[in-house]
Amino acid sequence: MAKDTKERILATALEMFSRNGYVGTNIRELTAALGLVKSSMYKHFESKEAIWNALLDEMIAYYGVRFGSAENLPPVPDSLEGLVEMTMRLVNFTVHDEKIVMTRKVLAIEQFRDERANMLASKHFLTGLTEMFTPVFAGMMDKGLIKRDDPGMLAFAYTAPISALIHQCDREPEHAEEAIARAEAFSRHFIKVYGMQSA
Amino acid sequence: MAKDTKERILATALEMFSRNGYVGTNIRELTAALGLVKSSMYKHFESKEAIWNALLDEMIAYYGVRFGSAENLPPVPDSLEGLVEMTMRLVNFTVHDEKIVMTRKVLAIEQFRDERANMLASKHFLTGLTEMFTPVFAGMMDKGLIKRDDPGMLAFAYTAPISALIHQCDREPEHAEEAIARAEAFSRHFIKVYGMQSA
DNA sequence: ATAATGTGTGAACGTATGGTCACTTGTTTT
DNA sequence: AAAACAAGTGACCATACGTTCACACATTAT
Repeated sequence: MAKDTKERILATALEMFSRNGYVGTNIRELTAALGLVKSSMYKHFESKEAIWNALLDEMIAYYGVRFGSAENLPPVPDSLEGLVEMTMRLVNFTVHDEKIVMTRKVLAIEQFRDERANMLASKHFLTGLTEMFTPVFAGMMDKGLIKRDDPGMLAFAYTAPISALIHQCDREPEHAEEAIARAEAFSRHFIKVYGMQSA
Repeated sequence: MAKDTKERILATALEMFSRNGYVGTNIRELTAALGLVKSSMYKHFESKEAIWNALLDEMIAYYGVRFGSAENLPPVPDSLEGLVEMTMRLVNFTVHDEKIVMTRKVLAIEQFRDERANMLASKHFLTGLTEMFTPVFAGMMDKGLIKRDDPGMLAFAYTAPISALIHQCDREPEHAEEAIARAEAFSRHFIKVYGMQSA
């Protein structure tokens, strides 16, 4: 077929790995889903593990772009309501973007078997969001929107519950809207507690 | 051997499933770890899946005892410091009890492949701790230790970050003490924010 | 035009896996 | 003592899996 077969293999692998894990996925099914025969895969990857490694390379690169680069640091909101809006935009995006959802699932499944998955899981599930919001809260303190405090601690207290609800969406997509509503309720609770009454 | 072979199979299965997942575990290895030969397993379980189901039954029963029964509801602390102490006791226990650690790992790995694992994962990772702490916070409000607010929301805001740090211990046991210290720091931050200044 | 390269195929391979079965041995029941 | 049962064994089976390879057929390079 076309030259994009390699990418299609990766896309299908991500999908299958996120459902059945690495060991639970076999190359017959994977290639059959692309209208190919299993031996064809070996024209694009030298082994099943090579697919896995390429997939992780992709995840790491993508994570670097989304969370690591300075351009993608979210702007500091001008109001407490702005924080809620920004948060909900981010939650809605991360919960509905299929590729990101599948990435989180794969990391959850493989985090104890693969070192790089373990590292990425820590970032996705804990440090990523926190580091993203630390400068946001620092900025909001400078603007007098939020009581002065340790911005890293605030970011952690804010993002960990949000992250837990994002996970819940991955687990029960049929109740995603409910979890998203809880995220918004939590965000509003948070600004009520930490926000300056003047804002 | 003895009559406890069935339980030893379950214990070893939990250990192997928590490392390599259900599909990644094979009966040869499992029985060999017990000094048996694979066919012996079938004297105790009718299939590999039967082990999995028995293990889940056990997990569900144990969860019911630990989180579901009224006797195990934690007492309402008499001081803010008491909340920190109670929390750290719970964190230390749940992080160092090998069986509970392995249970969480298995649930993380299998949550997208097995319905019951999915349900249990939701409880272990989200609702369990929250429901445990909701009456605690309600009681602390009654005692005038904490500002009156929605106890369920407070419990969620309190337990989600703690839960995230427990996960981090599962992922990187070599940095467990650091994560536990962060849990304590968060707990103190929390009582500073939500506690009555008089307490 | 020809060679080289990239992409896909089908058959075959060695191995690992879950599962079965007839058999042995030790313990319990009768 | 005999029968019944529980627990463990080794040989065997069918299947599924990752991988290899000789081959076919385009497209591209020379």
